[in-house]
Amino acid sequence: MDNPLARKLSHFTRLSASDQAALDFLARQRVRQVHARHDLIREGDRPEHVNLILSGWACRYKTLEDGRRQIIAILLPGDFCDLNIFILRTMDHSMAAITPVTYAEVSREVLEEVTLKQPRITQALWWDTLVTAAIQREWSVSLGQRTALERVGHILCELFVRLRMVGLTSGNSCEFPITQVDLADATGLSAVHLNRTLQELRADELIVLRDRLLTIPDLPALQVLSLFNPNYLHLDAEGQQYGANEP
Amino acid sequence: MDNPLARKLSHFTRLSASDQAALDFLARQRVRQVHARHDLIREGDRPEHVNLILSGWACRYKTLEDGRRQIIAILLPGDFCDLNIFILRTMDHSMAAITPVTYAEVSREVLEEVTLKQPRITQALWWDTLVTAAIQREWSVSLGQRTALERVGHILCELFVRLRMVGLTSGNSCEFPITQVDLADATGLSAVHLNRTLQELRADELIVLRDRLLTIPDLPALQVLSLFNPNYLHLDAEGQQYGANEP
DNA sequence: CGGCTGCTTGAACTTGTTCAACAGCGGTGG
DNA sequence: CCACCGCTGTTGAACAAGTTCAAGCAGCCG
Repeated sequence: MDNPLARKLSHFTRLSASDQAALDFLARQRVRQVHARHDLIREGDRPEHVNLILSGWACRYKTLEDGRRQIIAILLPGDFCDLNIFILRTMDHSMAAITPVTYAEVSREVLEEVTLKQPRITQALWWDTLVTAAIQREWSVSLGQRTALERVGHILCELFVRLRMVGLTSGNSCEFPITQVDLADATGLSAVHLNRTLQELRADELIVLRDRLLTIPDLPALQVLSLFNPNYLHLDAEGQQYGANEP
Repeated sequence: MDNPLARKLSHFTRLSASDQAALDFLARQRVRQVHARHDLIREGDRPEHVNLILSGWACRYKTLEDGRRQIIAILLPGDFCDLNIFILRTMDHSMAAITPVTYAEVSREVLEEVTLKQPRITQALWWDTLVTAAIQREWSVSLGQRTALERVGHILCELFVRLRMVGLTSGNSCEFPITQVDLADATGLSAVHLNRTLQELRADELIVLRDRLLTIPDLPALQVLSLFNPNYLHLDAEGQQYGANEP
């Protein structure tokens, strides 16, 4: 299974063969590529499709008039942008590729067709939507209450766990292709302080981060330091009751 | 029209008489009351209903182990908690009443019945869900990038505009029944600093806030100071194309 | 009256920012 | 091939924003 969406949703529900096929069908919609640091869509644009990230990292962000930028969310392979986005006339934020990104452009019609035929997928996409909202809330907690050290530790924990969900970790390591400037904009810190905070985590041997490779030798320890409680990711197969009966 | 939900949704789409009746039906579901500062639901609980705020202010919040608390969202009359909440096994955050609150407990079945029969309402509820997500994102921008002064100004603008949508302002004033401690927890500031920031806004004659009554003499000026751009509230009747044809 | 909650003030302190400079690296073009 | 540029990460030092601690005041309710 190389479909990150299917991989992610299977943490919620058991997917039947036809569910799998439908998700593969979604991932085979018009596939597009975008270079690193290019926008997928800009604030003010009218959204036309639902994008599904197939590979690479992207982000949502907003900029203030004077140039301050906040990264609002990080999108990993298997992540969808808002499913019912066409209801809104214009985008209220922008999206950009952090690394080179491939994504599938799913039309409203195709999405409706799939969700009509596969109620389990509809359920699972709802779950995904709710988890996305929960992540957004947790970021508010980080930005509002956590110290720099906790904040950085927290986002590392979150990204690691989310990458593990889609099979993009090996052991306690994962690719980590985001620059310090972007991480700073995501955590609401200055680049200088983010740099020093990473060094503190390194000095405490909680992380190894070099050449775009992150290793977390002792994830539980990092979780404790960061006050990271993964419950908001709702990982514990909560939707098994909706699962397929077929093997 | 005293149904705040109907009032809010009519900013998105034109509602037919039967849509109106359906929304009134929702607001007449089991109506409950809760005292100020009591929880509606706690982190870890299993959500059983969709709650619709009829009067009073409530909030979502999370607390860290050491007592730090972040208010994640403020719910005003007409606000729904997540529509598909039953998909998740447990709450990942708590909700509490800020003032005395009355709310309607809508069962999953009733909600499904209404949305099946009234597709325009389904559309409008989707719009509402997307706006709620946009508000959450904007809070991330505030918490991550805005200064204390901008942050406080911004939340005052937002709450004023949202209250106006549901008819709870008169002229440039509105009831504003939240304590400074709660506002501090919502903006990620200490209560002391929030207090001083409010005083700064008062000294600049951008707000009058006394006895739970807020007046914003010059809203555009406060918006400029706060870098408040209301586009994320998607107020401009974006869903007129879905509107009722009946008068 | 007493106790509680919410608001206010002063002063010391801490955390994180800003500014400025530099090193390493990869790519590009002369 | 080398010089140069731009991007990323790193460092030091001065500075600013916001926090903490501690105290006091006003209004309200029993």
